[in-house]
Amino acid sequence: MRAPFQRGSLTVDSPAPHRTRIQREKREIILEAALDIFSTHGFRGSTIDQIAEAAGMSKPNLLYYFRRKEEIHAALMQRLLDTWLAPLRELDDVGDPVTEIRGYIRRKLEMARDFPRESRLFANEILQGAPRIMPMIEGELRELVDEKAEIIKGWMRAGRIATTDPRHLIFSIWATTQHYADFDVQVRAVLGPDRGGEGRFEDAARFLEQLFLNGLVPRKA
Amino acid sequence: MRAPFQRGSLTVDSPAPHRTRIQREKREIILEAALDIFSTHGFRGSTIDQIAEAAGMSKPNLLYYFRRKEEIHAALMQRLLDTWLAPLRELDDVGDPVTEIRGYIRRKLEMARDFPRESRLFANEILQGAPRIMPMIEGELRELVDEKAEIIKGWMRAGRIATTDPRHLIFSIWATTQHYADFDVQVRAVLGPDRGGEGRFEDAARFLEQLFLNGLVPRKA
DNA sequence: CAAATTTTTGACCGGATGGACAAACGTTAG
DNA sequence: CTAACGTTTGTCCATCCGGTCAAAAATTTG
Repeated sequence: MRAPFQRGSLTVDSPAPHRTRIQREKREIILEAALDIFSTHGFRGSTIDQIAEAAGMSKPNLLYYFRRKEEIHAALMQRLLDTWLAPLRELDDVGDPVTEIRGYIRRKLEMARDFPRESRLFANEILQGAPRIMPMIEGELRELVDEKAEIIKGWMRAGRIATTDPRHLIFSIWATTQHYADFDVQVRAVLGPDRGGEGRFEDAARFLEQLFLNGLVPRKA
Repeated sequence: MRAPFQRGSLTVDSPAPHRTRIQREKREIILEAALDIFSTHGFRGSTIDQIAEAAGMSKPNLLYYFRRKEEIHAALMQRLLDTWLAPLRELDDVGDPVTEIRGYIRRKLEMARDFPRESRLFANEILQGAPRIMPMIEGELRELVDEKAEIIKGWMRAGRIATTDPRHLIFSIWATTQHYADFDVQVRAVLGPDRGGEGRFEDAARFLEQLFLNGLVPRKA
């Protein structure tokens, strides 16, 4: 029987499809393999055959679990965005603003370190004009940023951090942290074998804290 | 006669090939079209047919000027890197460090504004592991960064700017400025129609200057 | 002008790729 | 055990894509 359980899309929730144990396991294996492939070759640069091989199954078998290439990608993106926005969701207006922002930077940098494939998958998608996830960018993402920008603005009005553009602040945190995942080869090549080892994330963390809190102009004691 | 003039590679200089006027013009048109296509679809996601159509010629005609797809891409990358590194090359240790760094940020941001396709082309290449330009990253780019990192270190030792990691400083400037080209769709979507207009680059410039010079913790007057 | 050379094009090729399908194989519930 | 259902595979197909080729058209040169 042809598997009739794939009805989901990125924007519409479908009733929970009935899935056997094998289906759940195999879909997981496929998504894991697809993350590897898509994140390094992009959508068009990846082939179903590659993903199937990485998942240890035949192409028709893979196509039994996901009927089209785009369905794999969509499933990946859907799952990705929750993980991706989690660090920003945690940004809270109870507690010290500086601690909150420092914590957000740290969490984002940890994500770049621990989930570089996810970061690159996302970057690939945006770079090419976000053809498959535009609705989520304009919806969920934008609303979350609006909400958090308000919190940051509150801190600025209260004089607890310097007054500046909260949205561009968020962009700069995204940019600097994701850089260590997306441009990893370049970072490692430039740092060289000695500086570019595993310690580079701690160096980055120290640098970014200094940058975001105090900038480059020395403070007078 | 088959055009025998493409012998160049990314790492080896070949003797200046003889080119007719038509060859120079058409190659220019092709590279312009290819920049459009490659920068939005990536290397594998772009087809020779697409580029040929964008350049207003037939596929075999295009292949008369560039014998393979990779040759177009290589020509583009070769030209790109000079432009790309120019702003950093200008960073000089005569003059005020703060002015120099501010100038570098401004120049990089202007490049993101005026040459977004070049930025995306570069990002695409690095994202996928820099398969075609690794030698340049490990060579020319790394050496330039080493050289400029020394200059910055000198400023730090002299107490003229805060002491921190000069290479990560360069990364953060790259990341924050290129973000406005590479993630442009996201930036515009998040800022919305009002904030996301042409003024967004001035807003970004103001924000980045504040960030890099003073950070977020308010200075005591 | 005519010969030589450069440019352009239509037709074609082989391999890769996304996807369909039916038949074979496994598993499980009655 | 066996019927029903879920899973896997080999084979096949149409399309796309990078690239070739020979010949026509245009341009340059003597």
